[in-house]
Amino acid sequence: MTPAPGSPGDVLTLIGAGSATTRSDLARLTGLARSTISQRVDALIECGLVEETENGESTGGRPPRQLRLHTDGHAFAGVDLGATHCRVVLMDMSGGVLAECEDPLLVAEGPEVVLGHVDERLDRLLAETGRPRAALRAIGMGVPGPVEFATGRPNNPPIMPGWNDYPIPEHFAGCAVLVDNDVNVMALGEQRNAFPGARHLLFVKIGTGIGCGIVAEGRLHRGAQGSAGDIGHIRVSGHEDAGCRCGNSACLEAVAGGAAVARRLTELGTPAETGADVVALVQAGNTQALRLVREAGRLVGEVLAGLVNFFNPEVIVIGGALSRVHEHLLAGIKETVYRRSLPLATHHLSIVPSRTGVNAAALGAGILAIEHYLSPDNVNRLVTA
Amino acid sequence: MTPAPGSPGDVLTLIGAGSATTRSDLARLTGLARSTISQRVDALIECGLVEETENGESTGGRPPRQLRLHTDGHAFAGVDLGATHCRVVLMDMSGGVLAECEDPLLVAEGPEVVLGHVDERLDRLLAETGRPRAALRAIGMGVPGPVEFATGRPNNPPIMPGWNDYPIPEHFAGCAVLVDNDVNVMALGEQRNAFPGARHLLFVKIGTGIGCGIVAEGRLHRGAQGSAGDIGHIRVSGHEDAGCRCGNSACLEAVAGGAAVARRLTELGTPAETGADVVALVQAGNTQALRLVREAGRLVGEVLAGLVNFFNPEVIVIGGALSRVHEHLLAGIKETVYRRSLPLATHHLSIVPSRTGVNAAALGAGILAIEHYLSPDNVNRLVTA
DNA sequence: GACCTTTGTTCGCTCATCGGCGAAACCGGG
DNA sequence: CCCGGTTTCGCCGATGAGCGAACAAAGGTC
Repeated sequence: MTPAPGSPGDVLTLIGAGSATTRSDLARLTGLARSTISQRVDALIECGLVEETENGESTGGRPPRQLRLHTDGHAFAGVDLGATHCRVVLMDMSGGVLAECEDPLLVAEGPEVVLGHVDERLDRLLAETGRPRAALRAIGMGVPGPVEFATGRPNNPPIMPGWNDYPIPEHFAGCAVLVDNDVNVMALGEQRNAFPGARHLLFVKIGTGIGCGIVAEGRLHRGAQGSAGDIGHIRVSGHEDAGCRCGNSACLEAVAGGAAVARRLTELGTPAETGADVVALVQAGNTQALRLVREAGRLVGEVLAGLVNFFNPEVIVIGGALSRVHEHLLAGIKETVYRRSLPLATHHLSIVPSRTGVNAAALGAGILAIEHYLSPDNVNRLVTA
Repeated sequence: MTPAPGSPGDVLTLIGAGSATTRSDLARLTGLARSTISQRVDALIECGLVEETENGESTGGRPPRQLRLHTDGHAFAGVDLGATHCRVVLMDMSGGVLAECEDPLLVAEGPEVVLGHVDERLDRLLAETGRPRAALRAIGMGVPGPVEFATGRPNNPPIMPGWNDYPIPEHFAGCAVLVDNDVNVMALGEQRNAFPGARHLLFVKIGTGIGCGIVAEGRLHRGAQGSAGDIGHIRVSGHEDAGCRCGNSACLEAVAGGAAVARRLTELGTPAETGADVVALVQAGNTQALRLVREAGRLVGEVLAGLVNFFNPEVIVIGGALSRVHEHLLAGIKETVYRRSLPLATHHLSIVPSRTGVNAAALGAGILAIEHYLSPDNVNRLVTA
């Protein structure tokens, strides 16, 4: 069942979201009596979730005591596992970054090695910030492949050999662990940080591959098998010759992904191997690279145009390695989307570059963890315990 | 705020969904005391929402009194407005059809004429079934164009001249009116009637135009501007010569819609004007028509393949005029989807013809009305009043 | 300094909910 | 046919959560 209205969890949600900073605000918003609110707040302070700061501004009467999340004593981790790197961010309850680190690490080394590394890094970051391991409440993790979110088990991930069906949460005993696809957590992070008002948002990651995180009604849409957002293998017209690693041809990823652009550039006489090489060439002013990036944008835009008609988002965020040269990429994308999508859907549509940058996935994963811990259900459990 | 757990609304939801048929069931499911449940049930009986039938089967002790929705005394209407027809269905609270009617009616005649017609038909159906007008609790309506759902106003509908921004609900005073796109209500009806277990479902309507209703997490996804699901103008590869009424070319609708197939058939020497003509030709065994329908299926399948990767539904339902020859249409669709979509997404995917047929939109609209009336919030309001 | 405004707490009161008890209803065994 | 076992359901006293009034605290205003 849904939690009761005005429960401690709801009260905390209002404080955490910044909708209410005083007891009076809470009474007004929830409709509960001031005395009841005081009880709730006392309970939340009791168990360390809320703290009182000094008096706020008077509006003519007694100045209200300000309330906010009690960030000390709780820590959350966001983990970004990429094909070749591991980024760990330690966050407080309000989403602020306490410490972070990144290391090269091959996800292909398998779960024991990689999760051991994460564990060690977590300990180090906790020590750096002077917190005991017990302060760590929840871990969010983004991984480069499909995951069954409910159980935290990767589902036949193509670039994570040895991880299939591995129960990641069991590796971190005594701590809630939420595992999701990396693009999903990036979408979540971007929506919560940069576009809290947007209920429907797409996050498109253009790196070696191309993926999409979907926020619908303010929540992540994962689909029936958790594979939603896999747009890298949607067909684009006029490129039947481009073979893809998935076995089909004319996949978006095979013509507009970082690796594909690099390969074409090589064919044209400018050696490049990865998306990063392409970015470097564009930044150095190579016009051929620039032209190809813009063309890649058009191809991505062709697919997005269809998805805009289908999904009708308010915001599309473009991220990933290639987005470092987003002026040119975005130009191609916008050109095609605004030409090929319906006016009603594009009229209020924003297409923007990612604002969270390299930390996007780790931050989003941390937010996943924090929101889980601060969900009304969980808070009610904590308070009554 | 969310309604309290175990509120009258929740209790009614459990009874309505068939999850609980006795007081004991309710106590077990809600966790409330048996005495509390009795109070709730009494209140619901008091205001005519629930009725007690005679004793059920004993399981060794006293046989429980069965509970079910009290369908008498409440009526709901589902209205399906098409470009050239108007279908009205009168339903009881459990979704059963009490009476129905259909008339040819041009939506282009404008809101006053059309809604006046609807009003008159409603009165007639109510009289037929011996119910007073006051028994009508809510009206659901599906219209052939985009609608702002919250206000029930059409939003620049291309084939509904005179309806732009017209406040449809105001025409039916004293009765809740919910207006949505016709494809959305068809999707809802199909999901609730035929696939209650499917949380993510697409309903694709292939008629003159092509549209798609989206059910995500069991609820309709309407998108930011209420234009989600407009897949008729997604580009398909290799048909740059096909101009579309929207001004672009190579739109799905312009190559695979009923009108487009008919036009091609005409070009090939077999005169046809509408999708219905095409259906008739296929049913008569015309192999050219059959081939074109199958080809249309492939084109729809190409678009759906991308949407399957993006959205990852459990079920895709194919409806609309052309689906009367669904064997051939589905063959083309499945062929392409299973070839072009990712295995993870297609493994548990069903692609099936519509089961509700010609009544789909009206039934779905009625369900929209019933679910609104039986929503926990509304029921709590009714009970306390 | 008197008075007003706003905030926060204390303290009875009320009412919803709980849980136990007994009645009702049905089954099966002696 | 009677009687204990079992399950359902209404009644009723006990309980506790939430409410609102009254009061205390803290600041502004004239």
